[in-house]
Amino acid sequence: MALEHAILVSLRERPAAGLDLARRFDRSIGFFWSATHQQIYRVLARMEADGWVSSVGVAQRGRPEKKVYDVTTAGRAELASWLARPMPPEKFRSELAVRLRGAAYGDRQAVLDTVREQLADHRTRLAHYEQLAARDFPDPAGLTGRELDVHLVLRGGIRLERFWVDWLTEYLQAHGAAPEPGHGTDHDTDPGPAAPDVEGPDR
Amino acid sequence: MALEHAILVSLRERPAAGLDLARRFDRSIGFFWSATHQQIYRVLARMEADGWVSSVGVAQRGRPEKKVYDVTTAGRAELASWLARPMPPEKFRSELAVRLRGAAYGDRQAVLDTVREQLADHRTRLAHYEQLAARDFPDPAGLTGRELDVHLVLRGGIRLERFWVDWLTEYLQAHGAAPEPGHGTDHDTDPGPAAPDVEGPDR
DNA sequence: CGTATCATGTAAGGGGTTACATGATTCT
DNA sequence: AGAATCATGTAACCCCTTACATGATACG
Repeated sequence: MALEHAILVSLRERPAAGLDLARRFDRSIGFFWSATHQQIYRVLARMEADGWVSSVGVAQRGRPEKKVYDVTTAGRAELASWLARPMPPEKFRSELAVRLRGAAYGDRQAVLDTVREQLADHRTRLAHYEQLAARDFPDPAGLTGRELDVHLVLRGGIRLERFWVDWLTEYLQAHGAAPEPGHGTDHDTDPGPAAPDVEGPDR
Repeated sequence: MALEHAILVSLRERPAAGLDLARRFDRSIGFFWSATHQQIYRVLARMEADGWVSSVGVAQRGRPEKKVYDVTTAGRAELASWLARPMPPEKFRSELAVRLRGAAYGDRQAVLDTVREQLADHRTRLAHYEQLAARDFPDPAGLTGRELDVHLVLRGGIRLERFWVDWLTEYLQAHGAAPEPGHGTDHDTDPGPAAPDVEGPDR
């Protein structure tokens, strides 16, 4: 139910085409929401049918034309109405937590390896987010309005990654395991998922 | 994909009928996974068809017979296999974060009210979880095996609630808003969602 | 005797993921 | 010429939520 509204927020920040939005959902907004381009196209079509957004074809040199969407008056009203609507408590789900709980019913070492992988991933993201915060918001004290909102959501991303790092570290310690993989376990150290970015151009 | 395995974990801890499982998913396991009874019944039927679980009807005095499920050998193998399978990084979603990001496009006071409500909810849960930890695990240092796993997942629940409390408190402060609702805003102070519990009987 | 609880389900619909399709342009 | 990227989409499938259905027993 919230993808439409996430798109409305993103389009109010700046009009965009479907793929632009998909890229944004791998960046700033992507801390707390994700969406693939297929899903975005479908929802965008429905939103246009409902009159929440309108599109114009924009020619590009050397690339196919793209349909740039913008929020209509009706779309703005819908967004404002949604923002004022009360919200039920959120349910969080974590497959990793289920694995931690059930580790005794399988190979515990394998579970510990998974934890180490996830921990490394969260550490990478935490470092990246903190770097972004230092770069884009060197002086957070004076922020207001939209900028303040963007910064505070980034703060949430940092806090969430810290939660993971702290918890998984505690888990490994309690089980007497090192946070780094032992000898010769040849993990391929890929750089992890595409580093999310805050703001900046769509491409 | 993980509900089946969450059920397997729960059934390995203790055999149970569909409704028993639904109650457990509002308690211990429910920190990081949730499921309604309708969903559980359907998945349970599929799992029995796949030979992962088997059921026996158990008569009860004064109540309808219930089908108690237990994990088969094939189910145990599947659970062990799943626990050893590598896991992609998890995606977290938060509708509240989208609202925070978009607050400038609606009534900011309404968004702040929503934040205060959610904050109160998370504070309640945090207090409850901490109470459970103190009651059920007064001396965590000596725990091992299954007990240790249960305690560590509870620790994760506590850490997650702390994340929310800290973040939302920071949000309100940055916007110069008090963490408690202002004068006369008559929120009905309901006790919040059914307090999750750790371990204990199914009913 | 009406209401609530226990217990098991069915049906409909929305949301999301994965795989595939298409046509054009730039890069090697 | 072949591969990669840009841009938009379709189709199938699975997961999940919400509402409804049924029959029995306990409670006031």
